[in-house]
Amino acid sequence: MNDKIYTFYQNLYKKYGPAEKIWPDWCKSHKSNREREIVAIGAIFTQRTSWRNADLALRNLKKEKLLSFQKISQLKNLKKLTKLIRVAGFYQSKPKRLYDLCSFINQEYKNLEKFRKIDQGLAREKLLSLNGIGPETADTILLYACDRPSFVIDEYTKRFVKKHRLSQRQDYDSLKQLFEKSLPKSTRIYQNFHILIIVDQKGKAASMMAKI
DNA sequence: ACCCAGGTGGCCC
DNA sequence: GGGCCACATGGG
Repeated sequence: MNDKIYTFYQNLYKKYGPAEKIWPDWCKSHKSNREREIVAIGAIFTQRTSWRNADLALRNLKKEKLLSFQKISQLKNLKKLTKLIRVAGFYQSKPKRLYDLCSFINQEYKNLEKFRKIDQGLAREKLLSLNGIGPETADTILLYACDRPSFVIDEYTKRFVKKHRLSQRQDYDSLKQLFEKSLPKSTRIYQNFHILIIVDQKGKAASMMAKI
């Protein structure tokens, strides 16, 4: 274990507290299948997009009773979906990404509750095989929608590593391994640390999918 | 008129 | 592996 990284974690935790207080919807330990699906959908919306706009897209889906994998996978075309989630940007790609994810889970595993129980390595491979889901989105879905211990590397994490000179290498897999071997293998700790890094840089907590 | 926001995939070397 | 670029929207 890399004591330095674990110490950073402990200090941030002392300063800001548990992530469940900061992002309750994403970090609550008891999630319904519906809540898991909302988190996964949000993970796609937030790709290169502000949380505010991603949240607006979620609300638009909710208004139309489309906030579920099953409902989305039953759509006959992407027209309505495209209109509703336009605010999340990339309107020529995100609707298809979302539809493909929902259809895949719905057909192969029925729902996220089933999918989240399969082998973690296999689950990650399956997510990565979908077009438009790269390592960060896959790990976000695993960590927050499936509550599996898969550390997320995002821009904030990379800045954190640079700032504190924690690694020579900057590629995704190296950083992911660095964090995972430096911390106890724990979903709660991975969620906490990831969010604490963000909060520490932004100076405040952004909210997402509040009251959904 | 810029610049940025939880990225991804294609292409190039 | 790393650098560059397109992709789209909305706020500051």
